[in-house]
Amino acid sequence: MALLELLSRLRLAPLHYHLRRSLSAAAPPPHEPPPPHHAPPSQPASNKHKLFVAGLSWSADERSLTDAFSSFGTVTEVRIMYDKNSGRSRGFGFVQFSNNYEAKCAKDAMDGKVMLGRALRISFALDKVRGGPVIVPRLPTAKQDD
DNA sequence: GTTGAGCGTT
Repeated sequence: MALLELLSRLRLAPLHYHLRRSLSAAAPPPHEPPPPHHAPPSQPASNKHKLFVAGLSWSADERSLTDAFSSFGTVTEVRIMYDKNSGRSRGFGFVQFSNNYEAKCAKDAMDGKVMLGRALRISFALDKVRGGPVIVPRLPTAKQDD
């Protein structure tokens, strides 16, 4: 009877689909997947929201820094490193913005500019791990006598 | 009272 054939086809159909899908899955496309995590060697781990500002004048304070950078975006954090003993400025500090765009804009605009008679050196701040020292990327040493 | 490359605390 034709009814039996119909039933057989209906029952076998899912099996065929399953087999075909398994075979397809067993043969992935020649598409090359990118590496899981790739860190560009020329760009150390840095916080794109925070800027490292060096070349500050000795008399520069957080107030002047904020006043100078607030025109490029929302400044969420401003910190100047002072000497623990003398209490005077160490000549560098950190300025964090609301987002990376403002930070990059401020860096591109203020890097090399003169403030309070001194040229600013701005770059993205390195990732600071709480409880750990700051990993400073050192320039490639010409000699390695390890 | 000085000096001038740099990457930090809560």
